[in-house]
Amino acid sequence: MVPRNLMYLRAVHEHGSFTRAAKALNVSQPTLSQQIKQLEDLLQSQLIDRTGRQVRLTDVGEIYIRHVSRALSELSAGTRAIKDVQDLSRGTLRLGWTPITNCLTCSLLAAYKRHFPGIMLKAVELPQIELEAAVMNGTVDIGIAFSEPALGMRQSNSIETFTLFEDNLCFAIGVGHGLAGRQEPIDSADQAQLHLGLLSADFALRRMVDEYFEDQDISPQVVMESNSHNAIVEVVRLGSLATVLPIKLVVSCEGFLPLRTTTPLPRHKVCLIWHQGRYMSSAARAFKDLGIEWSGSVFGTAQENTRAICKS
Amino acid sequence: MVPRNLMYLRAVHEHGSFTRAAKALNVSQPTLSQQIKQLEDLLQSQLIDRTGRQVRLTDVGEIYIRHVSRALSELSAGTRAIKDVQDLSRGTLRLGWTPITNCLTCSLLAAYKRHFPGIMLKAVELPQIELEAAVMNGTVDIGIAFSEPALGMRQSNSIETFTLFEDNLCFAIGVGHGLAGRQEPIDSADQAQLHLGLLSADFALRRMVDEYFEDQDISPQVVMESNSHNAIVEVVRLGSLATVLPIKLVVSCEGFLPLRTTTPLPRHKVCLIWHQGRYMSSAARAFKDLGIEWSGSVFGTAQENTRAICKS
DNA sequence: GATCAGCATAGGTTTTCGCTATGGATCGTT
DNA sequence: AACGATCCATAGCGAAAACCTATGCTGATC
Repeated sequence: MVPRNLMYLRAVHEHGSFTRAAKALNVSQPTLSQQIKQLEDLLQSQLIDRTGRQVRLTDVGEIYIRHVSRALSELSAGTRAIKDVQDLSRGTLRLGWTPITNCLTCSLLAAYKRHFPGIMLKAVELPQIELEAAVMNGTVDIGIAFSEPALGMRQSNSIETFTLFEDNLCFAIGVGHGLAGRQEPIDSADQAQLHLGLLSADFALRRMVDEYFEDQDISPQVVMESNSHNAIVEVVRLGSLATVLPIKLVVSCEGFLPLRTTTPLPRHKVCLIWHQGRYMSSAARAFKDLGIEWSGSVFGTAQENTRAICKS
Repeated sequence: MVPRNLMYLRAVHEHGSFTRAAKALNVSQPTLSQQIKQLEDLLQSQLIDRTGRQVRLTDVGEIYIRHVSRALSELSAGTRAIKDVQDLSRGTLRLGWTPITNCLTCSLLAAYKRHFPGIMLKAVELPQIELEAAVMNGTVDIGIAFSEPALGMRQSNSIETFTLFEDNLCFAIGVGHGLAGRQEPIDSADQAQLHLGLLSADFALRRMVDEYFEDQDISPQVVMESNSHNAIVEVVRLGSLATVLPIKLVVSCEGFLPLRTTTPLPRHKVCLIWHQGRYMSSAARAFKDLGIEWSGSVFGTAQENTRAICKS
C-alpha cells in the first residue's frame, strides 16, 4: 500500500546510512542500494551523495524528500482516517424521511447523535415515493418511511424494510375547534362535514386517507393542501380545520385533540427502508442496528418485524 | 516511482468505471480489479461500492481518496520540483571565498545572479586553509581561492582547481602617504622602512608576502594585523600605512596608489577549487562553467588552466 | 427473457523485489 | 604505510508480485 521506494528513501535520509536504515526497515542493505538506485534511474536524477564519510542528500534529493515526506504522512493520515470511519468516530449518514415520521422518531435520532457524536447527519424530507427512489439510487443511505414501500417498487426493485412500530390514524383538531370536548364517536356523515387540511397527494399519509374515504364512500371537504406538515399543523391549531394524523403524534402534541370515530381509521407502519444488497456505510449500518434496538426497547421485542421484499 | 495501487484507485474514482479507467491507464481491466481488491484487503476496508449501475466510493473510500489525491499530487509536485532544480530555476549555491578574491570576481558573481536569479547564494568568507577544509568536507560547494591549494592538502586529498586569472602583488599606499607620487622604484631598504598593515598569518596573501620578505632578506615592520580586509584598507587609506595587494585591485580602488619596486613581488593565482569526485550540485556546476567562460572572455582563452591535483 | 455491458475469477507468464555472497573504496588504527 | 573495519555497490538466484488472456457472473436495457 505504501510505496516502498519512497519509504526507503526517507529512511536512508533519516538514518544517514544505508546500513542503519536497512536494519530499521528489516531488509538487507543491498535491497536498499538497489531500490534507491532504481528510484534515481526513474527520476533521472542523483538523489543521494555517496562520496565522503556519510551519505547525504544531493540538492535534488533535498528538494524531493520534502514532497515525499508530505506524501507519506498524507498516506498514513489516510489509513488513520479509515480507522476513524470504521469505529464511527467520523463519517456521514445521509438520512431521508417523510414528514411526520421525524416527529415520531426524534428520540431515535437523539440516541444516534448521543452514541456517535462525530457522525455528520445529512437529512432530507421527501414524499414516500421520492424517498423510495432516493433509497434505490443511493442518494440516501437509509430512509424512515411512513408506510411499507408501494407495490410498484416491489415489482422491479429490492428494498429491505424493518418496521419500527405501528399506529392508528385519527382525526385531530385544535382545542378551539367546534367539536372540541365531544365524547361520542363521529360517524361518516360527521366526517363528511369536516373541513380538512391534508398533505398533498404524493405523500403516503394522504394516500391512506383518500383510500379510507373511498372505502367509506365519503366525499371529504379538503380545504387546504400542502407539502409542508408544519404549515398544516399551524393552521389546524388555529381552530377551524381538522386533519388526520397518527394517534401517537396527536396525544403528544400541545393544543391538539383526537376525535373518536365509529369506524376505525387505517393503521400505518413506520419503517426503516434501505436498498438490499447495496453497500451500506458503517454509519448507516449503525443507524439501522440502533433503530432495531430502539424499536425493541420502546415497543417490545420485534424480532419478526424484519421483512425482506424481494423483486418478483 | 508512483504507487500504482493508488493511481489505480484514483483512476477508477475519476472515470467511475473499471473498464474506462483500465483503458486510460493502458492496463487490462482484470488488473485493476485485482489491484484494487488487494488494496482493499490490505486496508481491511471496502473502498468501492460495486453494486448498482456505476461504481462509487464507499464512505471509507471517500475519506481515503482525499488523502490519496493529496499524496499523489504531492509526488507529482516533487518530480516537477526536480525539473526546476535541474534547469536551475531553483536551488542553492554555497560559495566560499577568501578576502580580496570577492572584490576581484564581483563581475562573475553578478553574471551568475543575472543568469540564474532563482538560485539562492550562501557565501562565507574564510582564510585559505579553512576554505580548503570547507571544500573538502562539503560545507561549501565551490571556493574562490587566492592561490593554489597548499601542499598539505594535495598529499591526502583530491582537490580540483581552475585558475581564473593571475596577477602580481604590489605595495599599495593611500594618496596621503609620504611616498605618494614617487616615480622611481623602491628597493629593499625602502621596503624595510614601510609601516605595513597586513592580513593575519592564516591567509594565503600574508604567507606569500612573508615568503617574499624572507627571500629578499628583509625584516618588515608589520604594525597592524587583522583578519578583515576592509579594516586594513580603511586604515591604509588614512595615509601612514602601506599594504600589499594585487595590482588589479589597487588600480581599481579609489584613493589607492601602487608603488613600483626594484624586484617584482610574487605572482598569485585566483582559482576556483572544488572536491574532485564528490557530487556537485547543478547550481555549483553552473557556477564553475560560468567561471570558466568568464575567465576566457575577460582574460583570454584559458583552456589549459584546469589542473587536477590528485593525491600522491 | 434475451442481449449487452461491466466487474470478478482462474491460470499462466513476465517483471519486480529481496536475499546471500562478494567486490571495492574510504577511514581510522597500529 | 599497511592493515582492518566499515560501508556501499554488484552479481546471481529464488520468491513474490503484477500483469495478461480467457471465461464466468450479475445487473441493466430492450
